[in-house]
Amino acid sequence: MQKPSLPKGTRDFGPIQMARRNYILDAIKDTFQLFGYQQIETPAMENLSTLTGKYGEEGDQLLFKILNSGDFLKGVVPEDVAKGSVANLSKLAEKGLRYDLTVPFARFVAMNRNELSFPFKRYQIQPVWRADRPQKGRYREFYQCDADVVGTDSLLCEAEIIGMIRQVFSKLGLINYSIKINNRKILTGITEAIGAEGKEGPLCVAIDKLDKIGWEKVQEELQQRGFEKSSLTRLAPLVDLQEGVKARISVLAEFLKNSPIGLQGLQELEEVFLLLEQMGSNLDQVDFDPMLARGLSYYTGAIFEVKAHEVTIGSVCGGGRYDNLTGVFGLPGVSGVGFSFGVDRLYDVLEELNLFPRHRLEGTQLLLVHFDQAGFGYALRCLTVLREAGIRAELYPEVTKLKKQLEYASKKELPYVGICGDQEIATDTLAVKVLATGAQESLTLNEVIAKLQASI
RNA sequence: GUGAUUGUAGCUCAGUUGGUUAGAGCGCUGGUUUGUGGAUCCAGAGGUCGCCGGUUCGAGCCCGGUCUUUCACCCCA
Repeated sequence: MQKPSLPKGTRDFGPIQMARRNYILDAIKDTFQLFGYQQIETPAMENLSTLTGKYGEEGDQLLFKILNSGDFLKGVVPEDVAKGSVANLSKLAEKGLRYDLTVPFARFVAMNRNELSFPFKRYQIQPVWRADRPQKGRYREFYQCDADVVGTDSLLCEAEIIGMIRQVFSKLGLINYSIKINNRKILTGITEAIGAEGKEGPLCVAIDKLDKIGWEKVQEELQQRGFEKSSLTRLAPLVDLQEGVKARISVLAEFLKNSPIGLQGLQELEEVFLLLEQMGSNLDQVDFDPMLARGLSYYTGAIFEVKAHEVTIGSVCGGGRYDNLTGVFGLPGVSGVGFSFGVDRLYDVLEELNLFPRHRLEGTQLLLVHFDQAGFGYALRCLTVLREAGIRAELYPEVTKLKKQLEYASKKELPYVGICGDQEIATDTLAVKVLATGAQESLTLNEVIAKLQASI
């Protein structure tokens, strides 16, 4: 006998977990649809050429590759072996599992450019796979819920993304979180203003640790990463920014006054806030963080990230605008902006904060129980009638002690049990018992149906 | 990818300097109750101590490897 096990970083989802996952997914789906997004799906596997080179060097290493079928060593000659596995990859594997939903979407748009009408708003909820080292909140297989718009530069999309995030979180009862927003152009502007052009990456990695290790240590780290002393001095005004979007914008306006690109980014950001204001949005959880950096490999405009407070888990949502993602697939000049919820992390957050409602929405409403063959036969007839009336009913499938049948109902937390004994057969009724209270009454089938339909 | 960490019954965990037959609580099964679940009480089942190898008269405990879990870095949902 072999011991059953799962691949590293993967999980099963049992009935309770699925109910909860669907609760999250429904909130997200409803919101996407409300904002006019249409659903698509793409294959789990893509050609490796579609995936490689899109996520930076690190990303390429995290791709799961699929060994060619048949004789996968066919094209490899002995001399190739010495060159190592990376050099031979193209001969061994031509497909890979998708790493995110954005790149497959870009491929989809490029391939279907003539059928789609732009701007095209799509959402997509599917698993993705990354050969990362698993941790809490980090899995090798996990679901992303993406919504993207391609084919328009309008900043309304950015504003609506914030609207959707707020709506989903509010549906899930999650209050204590912050939506951080920034613009890639502002980051570029900042590096220009401090004389460290092109070093956005290391700058943000170090600054991000400000809360943890303090300004002194961050300066040390920045120096190690090759920043000049003069750059650090010029950076100082951004370290201790006061709260409030408007205040921060005016500080940045001064800071970036000699950087046209930085000012453009700032202006885009202001417009997003202006649109939100016109939509009458509440901006309580929205924060402008000029040091927020994500996915530097392809974002070119707005950048978003959402973190839940009181929980030590990475971001639950992220996204941004990319000017030319479909360019590599031969469709230049199409701008896109999108974002993604991480259901698996949202699940962990809701669980840790105890925010899942106690619901058993899709469960059986009534279990028919019996004492003997005669009761079983009577229950069969009742079962059909109840189901035809739309009552979610089941029949205990074995003739056994009543105790066992009631325990079954109790464990499944079913609300009602219908007892089918000789008395019930004689009077053409069911003894309907409410499991929670133990109360019991004799009802005809029609009365049962009316009662259960009313209780929905 | 780098450095740590975890693994004993279905679950949560004890297990002394290496020493006879590896324990508890919860859960599970049966009974107490032949037309009534949850509570009480009684009884029972269930473990190749993650796996492989080594040291030893003797390994759950020590050593090496491997898988898994979790954490920091990196990156990210």
